[in-house]
Amino acid sequence: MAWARLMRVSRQLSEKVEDALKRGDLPPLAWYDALHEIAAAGEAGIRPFLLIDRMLLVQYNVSRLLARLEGEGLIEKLEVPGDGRGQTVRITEAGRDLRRRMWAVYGQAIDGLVGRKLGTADLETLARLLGKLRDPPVD
Amino acid sequence: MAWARLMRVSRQLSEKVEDALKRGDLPPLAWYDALHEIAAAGEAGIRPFLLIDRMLLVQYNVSRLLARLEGEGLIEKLEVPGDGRGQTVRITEAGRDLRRRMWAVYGQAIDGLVGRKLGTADLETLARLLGKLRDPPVD
DNA sequence: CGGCTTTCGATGCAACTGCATCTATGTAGA
DNA sequence: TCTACATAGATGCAGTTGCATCGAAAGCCG
Repeated sequence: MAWARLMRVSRQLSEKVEDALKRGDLPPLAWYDALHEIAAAGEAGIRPFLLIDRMLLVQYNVSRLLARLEGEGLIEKLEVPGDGRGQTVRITEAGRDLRRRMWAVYGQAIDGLVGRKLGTADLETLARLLGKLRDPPVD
Repeated sequence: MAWARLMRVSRQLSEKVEDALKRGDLPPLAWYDALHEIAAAGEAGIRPFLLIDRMLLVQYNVSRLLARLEGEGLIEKLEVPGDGRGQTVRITEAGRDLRRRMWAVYGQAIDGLVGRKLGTADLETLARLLGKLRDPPVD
């Protein structure tokens, strides 16, 4: 029961968020996640292989997502001084701007879909229970 | 917090289930869901458009999924007496067999990923909270 | 140094998805 | 009946993902 509901609800909710973004002529949620992580790394930027774990994506999807973001001028790729293989990706001003515009839609969608449906205590309980299902678990 | 965790945990878990199925040389989870719904309809079969809502898929994905299942001999398509547009899909013996073999892996994965991580009370609470997020909500 | 293995990231190809549209049948209203 | 619209399902095309593999740069070890 809990399993089935978890699968259905999560799909239903992320679909609604994607729809909201589409209605606002904005790119998919994955772009937001990436811009969020990259923005959090600041001016120093972040190594793509670190994004693999943080975004729960496989290597080739990160590679391609970053290629698209770069193509749109949302991030820039920089050489890494000590390592000729790697690169560092850093958010651009256009990237920060898009992230802000996406958050305006995304944040509001989350609020409507979750924040207004559960009280503070329920939200905390839900987060705690889900934490136990995480790998590694968080208590 | 709850939102982010819901997104991450659900993706992480369904990925693990898909991995388990792959390791067993079994098709993706969506095939199980479809076979499950179709099997539940029994000998009478079920109309594809009913699967759209039940599986949270869009029309063309149902159409193609059913085409694949039929191609593998897991279901059969029957004409509908009173309606020349539509069809009825019914599970075959091969379909029932595959569903059983998938469940052996799937069910065990669910148990390991969820059943053994939360007690009965927690599972019930989780299901209840998720129910409130559903559309339409279930209390 | 010289070969062997590992790590970082990109990519060719096949399968799958999203989007729009199509065909065919059914329904309703003038 | 004839026309307009609605519903069931399929499909062409472009974009995306999965899978395997590649190339290039490090790291390791005799």
